Amino acid sequence: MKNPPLAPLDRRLARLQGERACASCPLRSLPGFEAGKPEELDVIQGLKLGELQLSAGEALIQEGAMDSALFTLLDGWACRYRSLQDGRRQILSFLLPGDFIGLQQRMTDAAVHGVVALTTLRACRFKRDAVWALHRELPSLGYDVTWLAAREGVDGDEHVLSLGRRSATERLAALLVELHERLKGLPRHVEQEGMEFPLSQRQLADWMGLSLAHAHRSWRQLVRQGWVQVLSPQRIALPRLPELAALAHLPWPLPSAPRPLI
Amino acid sequence: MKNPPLAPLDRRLARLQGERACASCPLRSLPGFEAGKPEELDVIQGLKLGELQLSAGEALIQEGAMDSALFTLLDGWACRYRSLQDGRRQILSFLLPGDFIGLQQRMTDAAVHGVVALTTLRACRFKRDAVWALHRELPSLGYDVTWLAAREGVDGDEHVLSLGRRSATERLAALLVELHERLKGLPRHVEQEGMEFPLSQRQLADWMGLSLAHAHRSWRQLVRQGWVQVLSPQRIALPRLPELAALAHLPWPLPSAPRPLI
DNA sequence: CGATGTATTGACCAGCTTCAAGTAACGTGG
DNA sequence: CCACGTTACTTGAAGCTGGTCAATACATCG
Repeated sequence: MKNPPLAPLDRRLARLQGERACASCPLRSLPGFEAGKPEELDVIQGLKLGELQLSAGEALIQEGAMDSALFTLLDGWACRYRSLQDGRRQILSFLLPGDFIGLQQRMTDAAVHGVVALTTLRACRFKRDAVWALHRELPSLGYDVTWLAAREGVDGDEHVLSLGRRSATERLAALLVELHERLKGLPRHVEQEGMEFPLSQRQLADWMGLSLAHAHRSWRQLVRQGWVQVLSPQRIALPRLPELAALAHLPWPLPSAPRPLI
Repeated sequence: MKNPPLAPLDRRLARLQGERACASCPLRSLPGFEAGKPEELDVIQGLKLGELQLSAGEALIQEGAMDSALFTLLDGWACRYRSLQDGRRQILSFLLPGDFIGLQQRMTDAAVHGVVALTTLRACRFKRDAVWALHRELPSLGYDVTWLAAREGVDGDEHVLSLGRRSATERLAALLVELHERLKGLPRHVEQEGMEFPLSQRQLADWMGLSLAHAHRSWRQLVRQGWVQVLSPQRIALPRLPELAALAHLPWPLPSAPRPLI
């Protein structure tokens, strides 16, 4: 995909190959995101340090690091995770384009969780004090940060509900429905019943809080019963999506609202 | 306990029996909370509608309510919870004095979780638009709200880790250690090895994501092995606290920082 | 072509749930 | 003050869900 010609201001600010100014961020024009006022974009642009690209498996934030940065995911998948001292690992959430990364880290001394790329990804990097700067410069941006933090909390609550009270297959169904809803607002990811799905069984298991073997059994069961169709190694389809949501005891349709983009 | 004499300004602002102005809030002078600048206290005071008192079992926020309010818990215990349509219930977090309540609710249409009193409690009630007002009036207060939201997210992550990767007894140990750390900064709650503990087995089970029977078995096991001593129906002791933290695979001592109070 | 990592599956076992029943504590009305 | 209903606590037995271990197949990659 070729970039459209850049305005002079944009050209000055874009320092790396393929980088773009916030005002022409491809995510911002999507219906799932708030447009953002010009003065908001100026502030955000001023906090942006540049973009970076990672391959699957590389870390954005090391678990326990002292000086982690702030990012917004532009393209690709990542996950947040925490580990127990004996090696058991739990994936806390999956991160998709538009997600703001590192908020919790800036509020504590050491990073409380790691963030690792699950696919090749591109992300925007911000100054370390960006969270405070957003509040100081423009209250509406501070509010947006709070909104994002609160929203992450709600998603975390849903995860707690899944782990605490949903069976293995219900958990998996809930994850698939949730991912579908988040992806469908993004380009390329959901097309005519086909949905990007780069997660391995290990990653599924670590999100579900189950053993690899049992996560696999639950997956096979959903496939066998026709809830999930594997189109290619990285692509699935979810026919009967509303019924799948019912299987997971999720409301349908899922509530959604445009979210701010930092 | 008798209130100290109020300054003239405080007397004018205190509208109900026993109410006090934010500037003389008993919580604020505790070491676990930030002091707050005078202009911050003025803004908070301006958003305060009054105080309310509830008995155990009464709801602060109804699950699914459309117009829930904002509170700060002054005294007593509460919990946030979510339910599946078939009645399975999951407690998301326990709320203690100083906790800000209702943040997630203001960011979505309908309340995503319920909040119910677990003991007799007193809470501060704020205007519905207080979250936005805090950001607009004073960036430092907006930052505090973000800090609180992010902190709730971190605690939620810990809960996810417990439910996903800790065994029943490890989960219970983690809860007890965490509650002890939160309570010890509050008056009356932790005294010479004795710790307030009003939770029922049902509530423990709903937090742990386990059946009542098994939550009880885990509890008995910790008591039998001497990790927990039951001093009275509402009071326990945790001898060997550091070892209990190790049992839960928690770091010791737990990291802590003074938190803002809204 | 071996080396590595992921997907897949079976056998066996353990942790946890369900069901059932009995006990203790408490509040209320007589 | 006691009878009673209600709720919380307690425990055992049986069975299901999910964990552990092991082995095979399959891919990708240097």
